Amino acid sequence: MAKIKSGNNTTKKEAVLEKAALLFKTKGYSAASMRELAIALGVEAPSLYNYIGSKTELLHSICFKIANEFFVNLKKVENSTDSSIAKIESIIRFHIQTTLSRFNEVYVANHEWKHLKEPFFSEFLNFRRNYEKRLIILIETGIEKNEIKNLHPYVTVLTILSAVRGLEFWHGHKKNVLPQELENDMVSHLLNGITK
Amino acid sequence: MAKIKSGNNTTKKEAVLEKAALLFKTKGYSAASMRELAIALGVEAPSLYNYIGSKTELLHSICFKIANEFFVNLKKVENSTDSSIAKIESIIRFHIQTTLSRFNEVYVANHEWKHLKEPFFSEFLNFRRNYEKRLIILIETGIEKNEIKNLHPYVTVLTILSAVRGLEFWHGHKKNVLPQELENDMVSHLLNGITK
DNA sequence: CCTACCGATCGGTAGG
DNA sequence: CCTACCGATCGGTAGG
Repeated sequence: MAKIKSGNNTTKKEAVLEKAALLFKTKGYSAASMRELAIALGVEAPSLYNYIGSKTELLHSICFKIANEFFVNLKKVENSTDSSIAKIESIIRFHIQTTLSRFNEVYVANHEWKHLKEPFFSEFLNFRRNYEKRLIILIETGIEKNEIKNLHPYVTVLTILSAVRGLEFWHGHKKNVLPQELENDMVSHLLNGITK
Repeated sequence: MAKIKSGNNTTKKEAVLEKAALLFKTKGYSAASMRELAIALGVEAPSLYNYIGSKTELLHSICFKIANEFFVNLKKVENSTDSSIAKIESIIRFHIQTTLSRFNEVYVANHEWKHLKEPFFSEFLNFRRNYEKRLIILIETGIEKNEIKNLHPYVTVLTILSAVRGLEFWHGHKKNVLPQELENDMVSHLLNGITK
C-alpha cells in the first residue's frame, strides 16, 4: 500500500525530500533520524530506502538543488545590462524571496551542508566561494564605475549575504511585518549603506 | 596522572569547555562525540566526567556564558547618554569584536543552542527575544528623535544582527582584510544604511 | 511496503 | 584517570 502522499506533480521521492528538509532544519542533520523521517511520512524506516539511497543523499539533493538555483540567477544577473547597484539589488531580492518561499531547503543548504561527505563537501564549498567571488567582482565593478562606496568589497559582500541569510532564523517571529515590507526595508538598508 | 592541560589561569573544566566549543562548532553538537572530545584532550572518554556532568552541560555553559556577556554589554549601552546611533554603533562593534575574538563559543551560542534541553532551550530563546526586543526599542527611540530612518525597526535589527552573526562563517577566508578594517567597513555599511 | 535484524556507535556508569 | 561495560539508538540490509 502506497502510504507516502504524493500529489499530481510530486513524486514520492520529492515528498521525502520535502519532509527531510523540514526535519533537518528543525533538529539538525545529525540529530534527525531516518526513523523520525519515516514516522513523519507514515511508513516504517526501511521503506524509505525504496525511494532514496541514503540519508546523506537526501542532504546532497537539497543542498545542490538550492545552490544551482542561486547560480542560475547569478548568471542571469551577470549577463544583464543593469547598473551595478541594480544588479546587487536584484541579487538581494532573489535571496530574500527564495529564503521566504523555500524556507526549509534554504536553511538546510546554508547550515547543514557541512555534513556532506567528500567529495561533495568540497564541491559545495567551492560553489559558495565561487558565488562569493563573483559578487565581489560585481561590487568592484560598481566601485570602479563610481556607483558604489569604496568599502572593502569582501566586507560588503559578507555583510549583504549574512544579512539575507539571517532571514532563516527570524522569519515568523513577527506576523506584523509583511514579506514585501521586509524585503523593501532590508534592500533599502543594505543599498543605502553602499550607494554613492 | 593529570593529562588535561590547564594553564595557570584555567581550570581543567575550562580546558574541556574550550575544546568542546571548537568541536561543537566544527562538527555540530549532535555529530560531536564525547570520545572525540576526550581524544582531543588526551584522555579516555569516561575521564571527562570527573570534570563535567554531561555533554548537554557543556553546551549549556558555553551558550549562557556568551549570552550573559552580550547582555551585560547591552545594559551598559542602554544606560549610557550616547545618541541612538552611537548606541547602535557601540553594539555592532561589540558583536564584531566578540565574534572575532571568541569565535568558537560565539558560533556555538548562535547555532547550536537549539540542542539545549528544556527548560534551558526556552530560557535561551527568551534571552534572544528579549535582546532583540530591546534593540528594537533603541531603534524606535532613534526614529522618534529623528536620528534614524523610518524603516521597520524589526527589519533593521534583523539586518544588523544577521550581518554581524555572519562573521562566524566567513572569518578566515581572507587574510588580506584586517580585523579593524572589517569592523569599520561593516559598521559604516550598516550605519550609513539607516542614518538620517 | 513490512518484519526481523545487524554491526557500529553513542552518552554515561561502576568500580577501582 | 583508567578498564570494562551497559542500554539505547543509529543507518541500513535481507528477504519477502
